[in-house]
Amino acid sequence: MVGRQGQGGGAGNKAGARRAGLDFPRPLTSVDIVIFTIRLEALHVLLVRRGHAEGEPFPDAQALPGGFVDVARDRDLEACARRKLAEKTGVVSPYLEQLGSWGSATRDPRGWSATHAYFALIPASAAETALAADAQWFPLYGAGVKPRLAFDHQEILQAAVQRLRNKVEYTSLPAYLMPEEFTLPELQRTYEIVLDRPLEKSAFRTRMLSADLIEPIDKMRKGPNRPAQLYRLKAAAAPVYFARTFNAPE
Amino acid sequence: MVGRQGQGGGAGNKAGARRAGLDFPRPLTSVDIVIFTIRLEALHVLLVRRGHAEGEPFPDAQALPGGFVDVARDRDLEACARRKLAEKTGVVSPYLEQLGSWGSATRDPRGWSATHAYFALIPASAAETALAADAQWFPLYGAGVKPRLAFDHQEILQAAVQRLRNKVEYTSLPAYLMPEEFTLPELQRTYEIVLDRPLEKSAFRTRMLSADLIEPIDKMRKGPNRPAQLYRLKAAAAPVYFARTFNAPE
DNA sequence: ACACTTAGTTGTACTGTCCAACTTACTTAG
DNA sequence: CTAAGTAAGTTGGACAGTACAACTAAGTGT
Repeated sequence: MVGRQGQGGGAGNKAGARRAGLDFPRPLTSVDIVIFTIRLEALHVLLVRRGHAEGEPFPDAQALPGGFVDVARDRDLEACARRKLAEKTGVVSPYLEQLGSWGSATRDPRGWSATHAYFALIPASAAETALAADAQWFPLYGAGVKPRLAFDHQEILQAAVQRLRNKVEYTSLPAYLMPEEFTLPELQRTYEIVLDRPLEKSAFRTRMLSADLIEPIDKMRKGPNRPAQLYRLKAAAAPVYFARTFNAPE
Repeated sequence: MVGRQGQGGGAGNKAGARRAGLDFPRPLTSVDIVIFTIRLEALHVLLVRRGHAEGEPFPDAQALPGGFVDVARDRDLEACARRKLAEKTGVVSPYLEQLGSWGSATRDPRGWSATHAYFALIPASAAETALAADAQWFPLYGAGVKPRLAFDHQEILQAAVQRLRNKVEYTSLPAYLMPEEFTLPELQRTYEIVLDRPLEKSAFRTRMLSADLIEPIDKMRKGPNRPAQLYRLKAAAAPVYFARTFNAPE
């Protein structure tokens, strides 16, 4: 066992003059956020265009919003993520969940780096209001443009989509993509857009209503056809886990 | 927007002489592993006793195995985790999954630090063979000793247990805690130990067998009572997602 | 031979999905 | 003004899988 460093074990460092040997190279540490919303009947991600200053890797490429942790300003990782999210979208309290971390010697040409990835869901209404100048929404599946992403951001994005779709199968996550008031068919369409697959109407209704996470409000939406009951997310709406899945035929 | 750093946007740094300004303080970066096994009919975690060299925080406390990333030896985070796992247990290829990351200005008295936490499952048979001298198994729930843990490791451990128990509800994870050959009742007991709750026998059987992840082998275990069919994990046994849960009465 | 224990099966009740057909209410075309 | 069209929401039957209890089968110890 060679070159033992600090935290791990008991061995300790030789001298001890320099505060228990913290003088070894540290990886770069960043936070990246995968921000989803639904626009134009499709799932979209927010990407930012990278700069092309000298020494900047992946100049002019698209990337997930993010950046290095600022040890002076960020109290913790989540605060860092919220700061970057607010800077790019103006949204302050969306659904925010940690996705995972990616770190290796090669993912950033500037050196060993590790990024902490988060993913956020914001409602369509908030998606356009205070967007940063260098940020832009891109559709996920479908005929949309597929920009090449910087670093390993393609892999991170992939993981985020998979996590989102997995969780949608048995939780109430898509409710965070809805405006404050919505109808059940609208909610169902959101689920269908995220899953990219039609769902069963009656099963969806019974399950949604028995899940006790949305409540009907005393209003109706006067659609072009029949009027529809409006619902709202219940106060303490932690994601709820469902039992089965609901598939539609064909 | 002040003090923009590298990766994020386009602004770039003033001078550019020092390779696009990477000369800002970086957080300490470590990897910690929550290693579970089942011993003596109870879920156990591996903890290591910290040293008491000068400048070492939490001297003599118990902690999760882990330590700083070594940018010279570790190609990526997972390799770092596997290295530390092998150092402490001798096990080389267990079930290993990323759990999440914890980072803040205060979690380590030595400065802003971020840890990447993993969790591993190893079979009982491998739990004792090549244990490091400073490592020890601790039972999780039950009357066992509850050692105070260093850093925020209590929180990380908590998260690992919750993740494990959540996943057990609808996946085949506990199979990784089993020896190569096992009987269905043994597998069920493992599930029950992890969940700390009795399960329904017949529902467990039908679901396990229809899940297509274990296969009967041509042997029987000659228990003290009836002989029981032996099973083995199927080759490419990625965790399988089940539909519902199975509860036993009372 | 007997009680005791555990592996594994069987059968009934119940819950919730899958699926199609239906009713209700509003819009638009003629 | 009426008829056709469309979307919201309900109803009912087929089916699958869990919850639960009672059962059979095969070994052990006294």
